[in-house]
Amino acid sequence: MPEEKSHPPDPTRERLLDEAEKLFAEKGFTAVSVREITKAAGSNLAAVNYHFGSKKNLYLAVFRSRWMARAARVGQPLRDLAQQDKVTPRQVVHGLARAFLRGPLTPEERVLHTKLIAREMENPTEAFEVLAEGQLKPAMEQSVRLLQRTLPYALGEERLKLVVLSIFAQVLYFNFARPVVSLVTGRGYDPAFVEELITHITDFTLRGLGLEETA
Amino acid sequence: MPEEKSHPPDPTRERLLDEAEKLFAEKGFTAVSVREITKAAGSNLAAVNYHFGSKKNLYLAVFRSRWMARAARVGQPLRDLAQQDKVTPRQVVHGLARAFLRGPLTPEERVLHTKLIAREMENPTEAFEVLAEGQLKPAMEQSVRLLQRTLPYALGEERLKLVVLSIFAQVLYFNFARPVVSLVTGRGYDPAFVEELITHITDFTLRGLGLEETA
DNA sequence: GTCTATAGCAGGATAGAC
DNA sequence: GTCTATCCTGCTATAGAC
Repeated sequence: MPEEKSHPPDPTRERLLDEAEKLFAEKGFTAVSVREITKAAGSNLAAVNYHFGSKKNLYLAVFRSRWMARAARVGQPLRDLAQQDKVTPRQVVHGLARAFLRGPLTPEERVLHTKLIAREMENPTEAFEVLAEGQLKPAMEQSVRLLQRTLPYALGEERLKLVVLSIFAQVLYFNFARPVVSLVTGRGYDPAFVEELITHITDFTLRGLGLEETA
Repeated sequence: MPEEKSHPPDPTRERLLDEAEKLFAEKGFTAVSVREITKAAGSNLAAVNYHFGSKKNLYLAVFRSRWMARAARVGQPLRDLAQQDKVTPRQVVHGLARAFLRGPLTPEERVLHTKLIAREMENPTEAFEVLAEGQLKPAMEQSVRLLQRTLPYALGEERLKLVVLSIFAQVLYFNFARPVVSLVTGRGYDPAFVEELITHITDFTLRGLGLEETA
């Protein structure tokens, strides 16, 4: 392996990361072979071991350099919101829903991103720590603090955490369980439907917080 | 393979199904080997191919004979509720949350059951059809009808479906993303915490339906 | 850095004795 | 129905030429 950290942009290395991320997201770690990855990246079979040392290391590198960067983009709208003075709970919840369902990512990126998280949440590997410390915990804390600040009444830390988890649950589900959602609703994930989903999650959650009246 | 359907209870066959289900749930289809399964079942390597024809068929058999039976048990409380005359929305939502988080299954069964669904929702295989037609769609329809009937105001079919999906999303998430939930809340899944989760989902959802006041 | 070739092993599946 | 032995394919990883 050439270097341990802060790699100069080697095009082969980058393509490997790109293709590996897609494939790992789609099929999971074990279901993807190094042959498949190198073929997709148009590089040689030996390239993975040369650049990353092992298949497992490549997987971790995907999280460290690709996934984390994307997570930062997803979190940006929320950080912007945190900077503002007057923020309503609706803005927070809507911002969260929108960031994950329509936000800064392309549709393909979003599916990929969510599947990678979902897999790690279900069966944590070493990548889970990267994900948890680098993104999950900060995002959770920021969301809780932001909500706490904007709510017109006090709500315990514990309760707020559960609320934020319920928001994440929905956002994640509506992203990764698309086959089910489409089957049940008969709708595809076109822009109009996604907008309806964001509205639904926002309204549902706000009322869940006791903040808006019956539909 | 001996027969196509309605097998007499062959103990080896049963043990294979049991162990296969555990392993598939824990690691996913590709990550489990036939050798691993037969070893866990205390049977011979050739047993899987003899009894099921292939690894893939064994996976499908797990869904058809094990998973479906369990799903029926999970759905029982809801069906009982549907039989009653006077049902409140709280009963419905609480029933749903409880059925999945504390219900008829043992804790081990519940985790196993949820992981199998989650994997199929994320990456549908042939088993998805079994799951969707046999359980998911009926459960969804029943939930929607039951809620529709008990709600003190009319809510469109479309909106109700989204609400039920939001309930499923939470129930599923709090089951399969245990590592995350525990990390964030600092709580393990002891009976007290599970009870809190059920209460949270119920209250959150009822307010999401605009039915109860601020906490 | 990239390639070919291959080591070395684990995988699913099957044949055939019992 | 169960077992052993084995086939063959595909896997990760590495050695070594270029």
